[in-house]
Amino acid sequence: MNDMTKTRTYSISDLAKEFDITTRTIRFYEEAGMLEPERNGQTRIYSDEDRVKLKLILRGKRLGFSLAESRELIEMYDPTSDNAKQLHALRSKIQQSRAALEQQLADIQVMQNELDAAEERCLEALRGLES
Amino acid sequence: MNDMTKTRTYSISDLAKEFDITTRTIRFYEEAGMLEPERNGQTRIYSDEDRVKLKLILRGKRLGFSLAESRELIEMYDPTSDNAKQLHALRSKIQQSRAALEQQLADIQVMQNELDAAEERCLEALRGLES
DNA sequence: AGTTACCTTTACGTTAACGTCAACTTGGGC
DNA sequence: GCCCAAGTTGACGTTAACGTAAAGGTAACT
Repeated sequence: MNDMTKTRTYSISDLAKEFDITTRTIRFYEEAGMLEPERNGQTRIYSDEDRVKLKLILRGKRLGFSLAESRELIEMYDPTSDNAKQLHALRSKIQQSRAALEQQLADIQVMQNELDAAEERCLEALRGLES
Repeated sequence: MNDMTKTRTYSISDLAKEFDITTRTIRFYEEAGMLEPERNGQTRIYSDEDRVKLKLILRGKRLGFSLAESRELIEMYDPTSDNAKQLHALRSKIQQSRAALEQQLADIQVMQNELDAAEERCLEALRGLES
């Protein structure tokens, strides 16, 4: 395992294009303390790790999480903690997240069923039209 | 099937308590055109149908939908349309919603895996602590 | 008649999550 | 040496989704 750990870098617009967001958004996430890219002079240089964090944030967004919630998810990502109390707190957060996801899963399944029913009614109405 | 269609009614605070939201929120949804309760003088009287709509809105919220999106979901709920073009448009919206839900499902599954991994690392760190 | 408990409308305030300038700097191509 | 594209830091604007406070109506106790 010699250091092949894919140490690419990205410019801010690289990431903006890849994820179809604006550079302003990326800087905003940094202001919010969710990213800390390196700098080359003034210019921000993003690592693969930064990119993964961005991905996490955006996935969180798709699921309706706030940035604060996504930040917690990111913190779960690497338990840098050396303190048992914090690690236990982390576990309980993980449990909470799991529960929230279960709720979402249930909601989605109900919605899918309702969409099925809605389409059925829709088709029914269409059949009623061709007099 | 004599009219046993559960025609209960609710006050605004009934619903607020049941769903743990404020009355302001419910009135706001009305302003947004998503609810149109009956009135007894000034006072709003909510039907079971209104209650169902509220449920839809709140489920949408849990899934991160905007009110505009939830309103569309509500409209899918009863195809009052008598126009084929609109019915086809409705179907395509239903398809879109389905696709969005599929995306969410995928996101959730990825997240669940990541939570599993995060907990594993957490437990690992804890094991490392008991010297 | 007075108080309590809900209900109402009107209207301004707030927070999150960016959008949108404006005014720079900086490295590369002609 | 000039220009252009891409980067930067402020700083103010905007939208959604409510919160909150003011001022008042109404029905039911006591």
